[in-house]
Amino acid sequence: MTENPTPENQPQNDASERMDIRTIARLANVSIATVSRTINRVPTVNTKMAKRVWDVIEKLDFVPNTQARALVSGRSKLFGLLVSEITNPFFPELIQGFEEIAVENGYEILISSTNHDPKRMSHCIRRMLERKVEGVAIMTFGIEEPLLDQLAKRKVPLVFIDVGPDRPGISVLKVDYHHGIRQAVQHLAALGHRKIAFVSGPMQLHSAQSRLAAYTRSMNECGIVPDPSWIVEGDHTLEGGAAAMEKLLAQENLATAVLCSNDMTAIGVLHKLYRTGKRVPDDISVIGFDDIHIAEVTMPPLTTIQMSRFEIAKAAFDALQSQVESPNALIGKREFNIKTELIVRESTSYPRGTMEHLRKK
Amino acid sequence: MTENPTPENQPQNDASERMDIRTIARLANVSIATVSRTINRVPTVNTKMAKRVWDVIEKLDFVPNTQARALVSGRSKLFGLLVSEITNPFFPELIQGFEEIAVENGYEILISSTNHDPKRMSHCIRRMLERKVEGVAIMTFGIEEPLLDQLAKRKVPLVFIDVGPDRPGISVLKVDYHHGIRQAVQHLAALGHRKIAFVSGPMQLHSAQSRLAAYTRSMNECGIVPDPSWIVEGDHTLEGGAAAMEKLLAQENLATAVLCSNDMTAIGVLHKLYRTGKRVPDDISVIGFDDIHIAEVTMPPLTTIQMSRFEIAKAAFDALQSQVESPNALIGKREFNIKTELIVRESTSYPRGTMEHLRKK
DNA sequence: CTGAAAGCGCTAACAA
DNA sequence: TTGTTAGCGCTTTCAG
Repeated sequence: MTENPTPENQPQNDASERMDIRTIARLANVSIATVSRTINRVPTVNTKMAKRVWDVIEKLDFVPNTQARALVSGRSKLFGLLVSEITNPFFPELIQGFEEIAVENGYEILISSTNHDPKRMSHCIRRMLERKVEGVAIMTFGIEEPLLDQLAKRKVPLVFIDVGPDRPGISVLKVDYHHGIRQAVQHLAALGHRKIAFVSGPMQLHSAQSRLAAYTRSMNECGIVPDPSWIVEGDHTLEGGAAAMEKLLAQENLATAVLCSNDMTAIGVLHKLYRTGKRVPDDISVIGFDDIHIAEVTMPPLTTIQMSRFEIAKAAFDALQSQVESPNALIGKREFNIKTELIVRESTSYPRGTMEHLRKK
Repeated sequence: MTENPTPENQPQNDASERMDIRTIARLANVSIATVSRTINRVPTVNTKMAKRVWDVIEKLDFVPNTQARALVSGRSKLFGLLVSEITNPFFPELIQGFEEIAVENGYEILISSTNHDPKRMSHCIRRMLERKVEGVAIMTFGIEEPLLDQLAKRKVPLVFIDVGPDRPGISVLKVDYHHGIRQAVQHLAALGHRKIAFVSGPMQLHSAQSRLAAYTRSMNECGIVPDPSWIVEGDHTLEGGAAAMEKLLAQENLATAVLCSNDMTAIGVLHKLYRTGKRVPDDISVIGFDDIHIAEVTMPPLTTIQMSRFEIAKAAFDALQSQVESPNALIGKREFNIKTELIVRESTSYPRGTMEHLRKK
């Protein structure tokens, strides 16, 4: 005999019943307003009633509907987070920090990876607007002005990394590229390098320009005028790094060290060098930028300039939060400075043919 | 004279006015229902009216409020995506694929990284429930049963990778670990290896057990009984891989090849080997699992077992979508099989002391 | 301190 | 085909 389980013999909790604040109110013998207050921990609620409410909520395993809450309160408790390349390990590390802080503060985040595609970026922003994000962190190191307007026009608080317009409601995290890059150049110069190449990021990115400028300035500070052939444009990817190194290798005036705009580039450079049979750091030194986790285990471990993801995530969140919570724009006008710092590992050494006596066998 | 810009001399678009469907309706001289229909592209709307509506929408740059839509329609158009470690490059690659497909299909995604912490996981699920996700993809390669119940009880469609209960509304992406792992073992065996070690993932993960089982089985197929000392537990991280290799190195019966449960582990293994002065693949061969992007540029480039992130993302999304769109549970009962495939690069070769004549200098 | 009632912005019957 | 109306689940005045 086929025994069809009928709706009747279901477990006690009748899940079929629609569950909302009203159900809770009825079962706890209070008004829906009281339930709402209880859930929102309004302090004036009578302890006894609150307990009654909580009991019912727990028993029914009730979960309030954020959408309804957001709709009536006007607070979505959502932040957008725009990154350029989620597959570049720098960003997941940043996302992790941002998410953690956001969640701690009762926010959810909508993540989008633009992959440098303006069309995608535009769609992302649109979707964020539809979801009524309360702010967005634009961690793309560069942005198309028109897209920004979409957000700014609606007075959505924004935080940029590195570059962004100076308007009320818009915060900018200023990265001190020069500090770390100068340390890197000086480290190299102290080792005896003069011919220091630079693999930049995509030059349409403001950050790429800033990093390049910091390099040039740092070189000058050491009394070196960089040969233009030492500067080659990469794109922040493994492949870009490898291609850049290939170009560098074809150069007449071969550099003895190469400073890279990010770690992925540096890893690409390392790989190309490996492919060409050059040894790092014996034949050539290389320095990265970011200090992503795997930089510790490249071969050799990468000397790099650290830029703290956590610090960035924290600053970005704080900027957004203060804009949102304080209607007063001035309070939000804090300065956010991100430091960079050289981490010396093993991809840098004396230039070939010098200091042989000092070199570790 | 200080000229304070008064509200009056603002641009034509009076942004101060609250903008909703009603505003559009008024300006387009139609009812709000028509506006709603127009936006939702209901085909019965008169073309003329539709145009009028669109014109106003465009002129005012109106963006509908998803929350309100979701509230009334009962469709949040949100999927949750739970990963275990966003900083493991495998996951960003998966997220990217999932996001892309989701967006194409009008869904947004809520991403959470659990970091293997059950408490975090519980919170994530709770938050997803509050946001009324229509489904969640649990890409953690293992899950605490109780948490799952929270979701299942509410009949939220779920898709698991690799392991999950066989219940209606729950799809499982079956990964064929054995195929790729057998290829790897056979590749090694063909090269002359007999002592093949295995660095597993965290053994509480089902996937770790499956991979280990596939290894054992594949070894047996080659007529090899694995020495228990060849099997050591890792944790899918760089550090875990390094630690595992260290243990392996201390073993009496030293393996000549090591198969790793994922690429991060393999990179850790590579690094430890490098630190101990062993050469890969001359002294020891290593194989990874996942084929993350950087596996191409390790030194040497990593032989690894590919598991397509895109394929997984696609299958996961499809599973969820079909559960959601078709009330009929049976239609959703498709089988999802994920293949794995060996990619031979340069981290594998003959065991030391054999085939010297064949070895590339 | 608690409850009743008025919406938040939108969709979906149902009428017209 | 278009408009009217009743809510979706919740917060928030405003009385009591």
